[in-house]
Amino acid sequence: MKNKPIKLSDIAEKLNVSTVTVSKALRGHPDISQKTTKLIKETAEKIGYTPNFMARNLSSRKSNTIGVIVPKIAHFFFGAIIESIYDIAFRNNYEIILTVSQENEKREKKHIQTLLSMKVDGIIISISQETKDYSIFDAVKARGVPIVFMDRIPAIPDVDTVSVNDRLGAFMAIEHLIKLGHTRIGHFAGYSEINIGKERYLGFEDAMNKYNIPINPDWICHGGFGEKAGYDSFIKLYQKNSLPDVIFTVTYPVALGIYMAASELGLKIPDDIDVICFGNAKVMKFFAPPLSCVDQPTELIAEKSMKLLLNKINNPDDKSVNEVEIPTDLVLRGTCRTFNRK
Amino acid sequence: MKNKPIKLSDIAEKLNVSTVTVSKALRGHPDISQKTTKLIKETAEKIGYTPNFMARNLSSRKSNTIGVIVPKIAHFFFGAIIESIYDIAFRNNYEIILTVSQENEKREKKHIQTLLSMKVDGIIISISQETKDYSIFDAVKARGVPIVFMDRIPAIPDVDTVSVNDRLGAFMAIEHLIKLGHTRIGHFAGYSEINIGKERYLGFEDAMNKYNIPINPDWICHGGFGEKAGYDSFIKLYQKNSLPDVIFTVTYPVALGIYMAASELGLKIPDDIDVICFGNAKVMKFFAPPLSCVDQPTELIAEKSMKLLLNKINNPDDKSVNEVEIPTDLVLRGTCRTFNRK
DNA sequence: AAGATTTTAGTAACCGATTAAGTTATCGTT
DNA sequence: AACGATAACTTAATCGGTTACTAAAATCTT
Repeated sequence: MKNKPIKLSDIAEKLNVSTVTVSKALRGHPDISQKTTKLIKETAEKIGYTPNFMARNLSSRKSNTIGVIVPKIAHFFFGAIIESIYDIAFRNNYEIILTVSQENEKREKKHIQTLLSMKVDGIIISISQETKDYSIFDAVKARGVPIVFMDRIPAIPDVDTVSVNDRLGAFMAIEHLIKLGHTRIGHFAGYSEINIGKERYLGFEDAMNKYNIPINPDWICHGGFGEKAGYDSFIKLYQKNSLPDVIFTVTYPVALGIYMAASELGLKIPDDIDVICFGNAKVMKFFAPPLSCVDQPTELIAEKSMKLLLNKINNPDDKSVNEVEIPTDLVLRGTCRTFNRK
Repeated sequence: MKNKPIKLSDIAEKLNVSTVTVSKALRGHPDISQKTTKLIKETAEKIGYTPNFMARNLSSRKSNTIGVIVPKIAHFFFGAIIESIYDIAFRNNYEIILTVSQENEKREKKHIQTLLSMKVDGIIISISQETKDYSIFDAVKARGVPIVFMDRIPAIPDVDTVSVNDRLGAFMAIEHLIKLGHTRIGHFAGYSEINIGKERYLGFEDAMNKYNIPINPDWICHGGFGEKAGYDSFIKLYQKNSLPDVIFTVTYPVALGIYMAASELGLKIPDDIDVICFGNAKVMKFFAPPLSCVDQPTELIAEKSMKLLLNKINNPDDKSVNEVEIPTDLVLRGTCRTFNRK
C-alpha cells in the first residue's frame, strides 16, 4: 500500500525528456526553454513531486541547512532565540537542524559531528556550560564550515561571535544596586571558564571596585547556569547563615532557583533577600515579586547570528572575523527597587 | 585550507580492501572477520572518519531520523515536550528534525513535505491551531511513514495519538470551581475545531450541566491558544462590562494573556477576577498569585509518543491503531483557592 | 579425500539527484 | 555561403555510500 515517492525520472519519462532537463527546469536553469520549463513545472506540481533531499544534497554538495546547537530548550532565553532562528531560516528557505547538548560536552561534540556529517552549510552554537575542549571547533573551521558562536562563547581566536554586552550589563545592574544603598551584594556567577560567567563577573567587579565596596568571596557562588545551581547555592549560604542582602544572578534560571529556595525557606523576596538577574523573560512581570533583570534582546541575537552566518555561507571567501555585541538594558520591576538598610 | 572530509574509500585504499568491506566492517556486519573489523574500526577512528549522512541515507533508504512539528517552541508546554523528545531520541540514537509551524497551516504543510523529502523514519506532530485540511496526513500515511499525533489531534480515523484526558481534566477543574461556590464561570476556549478546544469545552460543559449551572454564551470566548487570545478576549469582556467571576482557560498562554490584561486594567487576581488554566509550567508557582492549573505531564506525553512511534518504525507491519490517553491532575496554587460570593 | 558448507571478501548495480561536457539545430554575420 | 555563436537538450560521470550477488579460501562432513 506504500506509495512510492515520485522521482525526477518519472516526470522525465512521462514527458519524454531527460532527467537532467527536468532537474534543470525545476531549478529554473536558463538552459531550458520557457515553454518546457513551464510544462515540466506544471506536471511536477500535478503529480506531486518533491525532490529527494538526500539525493539533492549528496550530488550538489550543499544542503541549505543550518545546524543549531543549544544547551537547553525549555528555558525562555533559548526557546525565544530558537523560535526566531526558525523564523528567519524559514523566510530564507533554509532548514534548521536543532540539537540539544543538555549542558553536556560529550553530547555537544557528537552533535557537531552529526551536523558535519549532514553537511550543514553552517552552524550556530551556544556552547554547554561544561565545554572545555575547544579543539572540535578547530575541526569545524578546518572543514570550512562557517560557525557562529552565540551568547556562550569559547575563548578561541578568530571566530564569529554574537553576544550581548555582558560586562556592561552586569555593571549597570550592580551600579544600580549600589546606588540603592546596597553594599552586601552577592553574585551567583555560574562558571567563570565561559564568557558569560567571566564577563558578567567582571562587570560585577567593575562596579564594586568603582564604588570601593569590598567583595565578600563567600557571596560569590559558582556552580552552573541552571535552577539547581541557584537553588543549591542559596541553600548553602542560608545554612552557613551568611546571606547577602541582594544577589545578582548570572542567568534567569539561577534566579528561579533562588525564588524556589527562598519560598521553601520561608524567606520573602525582596524584603529578606533581594534578587536581580541577567536575562529577561516574558513571565517575570507576573512573578511575586516581579523580577528585575538585565534584558538580553533575544530576537536581535538570533537575527544577528543568522545574518552573520548566512553572509559567511554566501561569501565563502570572506575571511573577516566579526564580533557582534548587542547592548543590554536594565529592566526594573518588583525586585531591587528600593533598599531599607537593616 | 579546506580539509576534505574522509570517506570510505580513503580507508579502503589505505588498508587495501574494498569499500564494501569497510562499509560492512564499520556497521559490524558478520561478513567481515573480527580481525579485519577491528583493524578497520581502529583506523577509521584514528583518521577521524564520519560517514556522510546523505550518502548513507540515500543508499539505505532510511535515515534514523524523526521529524517533529510543533506550533510553537517558546512556550513551556512545547519546550518541555521537545526537550524530552530530544533526550529520548538521543538515547535511541535517532536524530530529530524539529520544525515549527508558528500556528500556520501552510507552513505546517510545507514542513511535512520537507520532512518527507528528508526521508524521516517517522513523524510526531502537534497540529497548528488553524489547520483545517487534513488531506496532507493521508498523504503521509499513504507514503507508509508512521505518524503520531500528540496533544493537538485532528479528527481523522485510524491514527496513532497521544493526548491527555482533556475532557476529564477540564471537568475536574470546573467541578472544583463549582464546589467553591462559583456559578459565574467563563471559559476561554481556543478553537473548537481541534480536539483540545473541543474536549476541554466538553469537560467544562459536563461539569456545568451536572450541577445545573447555566452557561453564559458571552463568557465562552474563542480565538486561539496564545497569549493574544487571552488578552483580547479579556479586554473585550471588560469593555462590555460583562466579566465572570472566574475564567477557565484552554491553555497556559491564554491565562498569561489574562494576567497581562488584568494587570493593565488594574484588576486584582484572584479578588476581582480568578483564573485557572489547562496546562502546567514550572514558573507558575512564582506568579502573583501562583496560578492553579490542570497538569499535563509533558515528560510522559513525550515518552509515550516516542515509544509509540519507535514501535511503529521498528514494526512496519504493525497496523494497530493506538490512542494513548494520559491522566491529568488538578494542581491548586494561589488562584481558585476560595471564593467569597460578592 | 572429495564434496558440501561456511567464512570472508570482492564486483557490479543502484539510491536520486547534480554537474560537466558534449550534441544538434537555429540564427546572425559578413 | 561558410563560420562562429547561441539556444535547448542529452549523455556520461559523480556524490559517498549500501545492497544483492558472486567468488575464493577455509572448514566441516562422512
